[in-house]
Amino acid sequence: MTPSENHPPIDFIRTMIAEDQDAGRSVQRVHTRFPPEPNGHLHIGHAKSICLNFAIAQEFGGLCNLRLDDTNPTKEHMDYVRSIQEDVRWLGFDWGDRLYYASDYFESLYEYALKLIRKGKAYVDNLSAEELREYRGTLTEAGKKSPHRQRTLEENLYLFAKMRAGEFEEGTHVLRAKIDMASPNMNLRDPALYRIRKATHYRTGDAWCIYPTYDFAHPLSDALEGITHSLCTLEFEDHRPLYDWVLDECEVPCHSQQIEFARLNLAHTVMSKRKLLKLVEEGQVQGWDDPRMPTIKGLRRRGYTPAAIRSFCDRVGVAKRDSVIEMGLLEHTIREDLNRTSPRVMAVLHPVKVIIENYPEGQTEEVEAVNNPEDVGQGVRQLTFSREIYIEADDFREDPPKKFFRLSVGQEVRLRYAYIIRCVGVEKDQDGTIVALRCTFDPESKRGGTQAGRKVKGTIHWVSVGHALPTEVRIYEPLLTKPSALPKKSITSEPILNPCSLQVLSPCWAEASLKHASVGSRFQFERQGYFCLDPDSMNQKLVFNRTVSLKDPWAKMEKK
RNA sequence: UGGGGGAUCGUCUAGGGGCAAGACAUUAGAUUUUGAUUCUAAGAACCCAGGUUCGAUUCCUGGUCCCCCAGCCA
Repeated sequence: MTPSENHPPIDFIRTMIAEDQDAGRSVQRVHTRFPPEPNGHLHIGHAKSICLNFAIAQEFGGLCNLRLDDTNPTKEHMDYVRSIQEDVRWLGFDWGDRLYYASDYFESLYEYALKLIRKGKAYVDNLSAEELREYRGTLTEAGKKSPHRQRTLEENLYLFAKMRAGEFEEGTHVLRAKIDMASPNMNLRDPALYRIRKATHYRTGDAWCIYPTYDFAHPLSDALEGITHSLCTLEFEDHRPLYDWVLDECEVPCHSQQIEFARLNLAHTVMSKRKLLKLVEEGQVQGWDDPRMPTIKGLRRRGYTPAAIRSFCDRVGVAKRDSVIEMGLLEHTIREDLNRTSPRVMAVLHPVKVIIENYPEGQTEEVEAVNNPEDVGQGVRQLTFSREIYIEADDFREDPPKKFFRLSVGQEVRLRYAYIIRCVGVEKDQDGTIVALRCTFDPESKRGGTQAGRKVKGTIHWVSVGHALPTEVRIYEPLLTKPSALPKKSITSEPILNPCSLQVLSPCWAEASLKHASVGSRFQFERQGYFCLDPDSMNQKLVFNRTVSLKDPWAKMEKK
């Protein structure tokens, strides 16, 4: 548990609910819901909503439902329903037995529609889509009343029944609310309540050919489930009068309060389903679970933990202002979690061979390494040391710059958990590229030796050439080269895809203890970052995803 | 141009008529067999203009800028 999980920050929504309770305005217990449409995979933006809804319910001693808002048969699929459940559960939330579908309410919704017709509050219109648009008016001009607005109740009932019976073609008829064609709020200019869709619904099959719209189904679904606080994003703000209209006119006993908050935007990535789908379809990424994707599945494969994502969602806060969160915050929360929990191992990503001249050929020895200095309970393990090892190419310089604490000819470094070595020579091939480094070691410098406490400037990681495991390592960079920004802004100035968002390193060499690591397990590769074993791993070859690098002030300094 | 929202450190988020707080990021230092972690410190903000007031970032008035709405998507 991170501190932020113990004390989720107080935001305007929580304040509002608490004040309502104090004022005795809400006698019912708090009941929220997370209502995704099953037309795609969940992403980090959904995580914000999930955390908000479930956490608020929990904090106020209430409940949170999972509801699939499946009112549009042309886009939805059972695969997505499964995926959504899996992701919400993985994030650590439990909806108990309260898994609901808007499609389960189709019959009740139909009854409410009849009620509206009987009250003279809804009518069947057979204007074409194009005519409807013309009649609606513009932002600055009032709309015109449809010539069909004054049909009799009988006529409306008759036509609506025919709509349901499938006697009309798609797009020819629609049930509209009778509100106000001159309203300055476009949503109130007789919005559609039902439309004809001759498509098979993934759950109700062909039982229906008319489907309720969001504006009709959502408030009633909330009411049917006894939702008290219907949290949604800012773009629904001017739907609220319609939300309230539907509940008032349908005379439901439960009238939930709709509260809007700003959706999450993350810099250097995209969040809209449309753009994510485009990345997948164009093959810019491998799929919805590509570790570069901001989807829950992508983050999971990348190595993110549910706790880190929850902590992130707590830290971004909830407000009404459009905002773009920096990646740095997400990276901070995963480092914070993994630092505490993940075992340390050594792996060399850019190998350079080191030959220790005064270490006997054929000899090996075990050295003890701490699994996690942040958690001594994780114990120790043995590493094999030998005459030939790999070290990181970055850890050697022929012309070391100032403040370079690592290896160069004539200089010493400590090998983590092992000896201090001194570089005495460089072996190169005809092209002048380094083939191996010749070193000597100080036999007394190991832990327990007389020189164990001797200080040298740097300590570097290593693996034994004869014992290390061949490994592929995938390094990820942001999908976009620019922070981009608010979602729709980037439609005009198309975001620039980072051509280097994936870098594959192979062969890398990992310590032998990783041999039996299971897919999905996370490690800190000492001095490098946090890595997660990818499902692509084979017996012969491990594949690791870099979740996030360690902070590296030296690399930063070098760039300058 | 109609309506609905919004504007506080680089980025998020608090606050509220009298000291502008926290987190991330940044910078400096200490500790360190990870240039990590940890610790300490520093710099860094109230959209603009008037008004009310002893005092305005907060209240009032008028601007400016940004976001959303003209789907039979959600």
